[in-house]
Amino acid sequence: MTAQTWSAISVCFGGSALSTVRVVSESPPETMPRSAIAVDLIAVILAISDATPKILVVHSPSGEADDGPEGLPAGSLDPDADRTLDRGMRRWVRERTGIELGYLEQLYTFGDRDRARGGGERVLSIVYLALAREQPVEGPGGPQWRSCYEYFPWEDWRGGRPAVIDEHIAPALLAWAEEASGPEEGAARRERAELTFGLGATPFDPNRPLDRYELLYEAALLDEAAATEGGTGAGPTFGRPMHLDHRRIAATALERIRGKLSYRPLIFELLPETFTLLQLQRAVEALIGVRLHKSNFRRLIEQAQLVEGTGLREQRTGGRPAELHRFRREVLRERPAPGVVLPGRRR
Amino acid sequence: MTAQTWSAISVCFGGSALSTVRVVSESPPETMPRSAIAVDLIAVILAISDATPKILVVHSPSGEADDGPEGLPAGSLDPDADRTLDRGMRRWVRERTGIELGYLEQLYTFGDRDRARGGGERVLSIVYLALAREQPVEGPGGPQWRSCYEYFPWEDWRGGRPAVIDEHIAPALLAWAEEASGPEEGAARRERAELTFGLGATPFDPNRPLDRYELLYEAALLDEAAATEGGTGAGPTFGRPMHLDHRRIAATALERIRGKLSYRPLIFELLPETFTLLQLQRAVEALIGVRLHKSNFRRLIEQAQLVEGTGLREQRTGGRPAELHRFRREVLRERPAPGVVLPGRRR
DNA sequence: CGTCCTATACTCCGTTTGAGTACAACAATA
DNA sequence: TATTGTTGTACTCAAACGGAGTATAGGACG
Repeated sequence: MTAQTWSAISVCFGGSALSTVRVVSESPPETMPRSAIAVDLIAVILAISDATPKILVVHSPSGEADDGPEGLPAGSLDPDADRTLDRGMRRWVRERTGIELGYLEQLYTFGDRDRARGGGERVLSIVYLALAREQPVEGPGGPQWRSCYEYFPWEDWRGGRPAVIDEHIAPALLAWAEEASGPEEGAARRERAELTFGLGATPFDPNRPLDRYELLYEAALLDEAAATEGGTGAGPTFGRPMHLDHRRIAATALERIRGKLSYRPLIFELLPETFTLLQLQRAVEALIGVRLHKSNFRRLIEQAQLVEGTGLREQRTGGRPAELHRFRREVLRERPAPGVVLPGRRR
Repeated sequence: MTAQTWSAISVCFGGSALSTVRVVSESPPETMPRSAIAVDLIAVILAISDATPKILVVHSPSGEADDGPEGLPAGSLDPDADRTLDRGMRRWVRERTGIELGYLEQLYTFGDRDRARGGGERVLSIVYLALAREQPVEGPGGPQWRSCYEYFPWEDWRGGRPAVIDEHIAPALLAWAEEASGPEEGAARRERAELTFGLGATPFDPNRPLDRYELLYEAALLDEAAATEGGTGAGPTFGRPMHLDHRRIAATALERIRGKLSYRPLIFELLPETFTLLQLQRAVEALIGVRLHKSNFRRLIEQAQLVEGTGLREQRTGGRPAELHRFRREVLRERPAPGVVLPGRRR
């Protein structure tokens, strides 16, 4: 136990109970802790290619969990290295995957006690949402791009209502409602299922992937939950699983990006420098998981003056060549909330 | 150095560099650290009374900073006590101030290196936004309710455009633009000032209090920044200061609540069980800092079926008695995004 | 040349929304 | 008791917005 560096943290302003936190930078411990806090960084990195939203995942680096599901890139926070968390994130992602991030925003800090399996310590994960243009990646753990909708097949409505909802999810949720302890709770469960998945007459709200994830989790219809959450582990599960609670984190990210798209020009962070209007539309559709009306979409883009034409045209296969456009950065200085809406749910 | 409890944190999944974090729960350290991470919780608690948005602040508990500005309630995170961060927050606020929180959501995690003055360690503050009905408070540090607009006088447009903007802030920002290193940067500064504060023809966007705070900070027009940020410390400063970066945190909270009001029925968390429509309107106006058109506001509320009448009427002084209404919780099950809009900025 | 495909332009109409006016009901006060 | 002030309630109206559809233009390809 040599060369440890540590310090007392006079616990900020207003704290009633003082406690101290110390950080050391070397070897393993002797005893399991009663209380400990670990901090790490997690990145949800999104890109678009082939009109599909992709998410960057890595394989578990440790041999023991090699056959476990992949997860999001995560790493430790170096308190000395970077002035801001943002910078630390960018640097770390660059070193870890070779990706130079474009847009970056903090998503959430996860800190539930049981989110890290087995560990006695409390793990705080500061999660960032990043947007990048798809590019080759390399680094430890074999990072790769994977379609978001492999993890959330029920979120992709571009081809109409996904069959998995009515054929599998809805029945499974109804079965879950039947298992409720009383008729009242059963009704509540049924109603919740109808609302979050848009069953019956209820409309489906693309902006709430997290609610849907959590409902499936509670109903033990996800691999991550099947063993723990009441389920026998024998029933059906949906979508591709991720390490620990990483899929929940990804659902949070999808919710955030879908919501923010309508009032921030984030979509251009995912597109190449120049693009056709149809490419733009396909990219938006990919993220929100819904088809849009072409004319109306173009009208919207034009009225908002989000893009400007470059005289150039795309030489396409099959069809009239489309003009290449680029993002008009000036809108950021003109309009307070320039975004790309999704078909507004009217009252 | 006895009875310390600690542990290695195998730094989560995917981490390339391992480091260990240990927590002990007793006395001060011997040496200053090279690296350390402290975690604390901060609460931004909002309420409404007298048609004014109030924020809960506490005086510095330590004698040395007794004449320093007040700040937000903050405390340490007990990794063992609560299963989720939310629960920990609720419990801690209850013990600290006697307030039973209603709505609670995570706001942001602040972790810039220089946000805690002087300290060598890195302080991570997990900040929550909470809504409560105004109630007496007591506890260590003398918690009290204070109007948000004492801290952000430029954000209250209910009585028309605040005089402080045109009379003081705008000139000070222009002076700041003059000080720029070159004519180009000067123009950029001027443009930014016009956009964030709605000078000239630019409209003022109530949804961006954080931008305004940060602009003032950079221009050294806030007490918190006057000494550090280039300023001589002699120029004018605006609004009431807070401890450390707590005012920035409050600005973040104001931005969040203003934005969210339009698509979540948060306003009812701040009102009593029953209320008149005018009270409801005044509460919304208080938060967004803008007067609303009465007829249109009522039409909106009715169409959205956000409230229902209780046959009762309020016995008021001066004026026709208004019917008391209550929030219709059912809307949560009917409509995806029930909120109370602010006068939408049209294209 | 005809066919297929995509880009682009324009129409149509019901709904929403910002703004305004008129009037009803009650309290306080002259 | 009448006046005045204050608040609640009910309409109206026009402009903008948004969803849906049709028509035409400009290429590639057989």
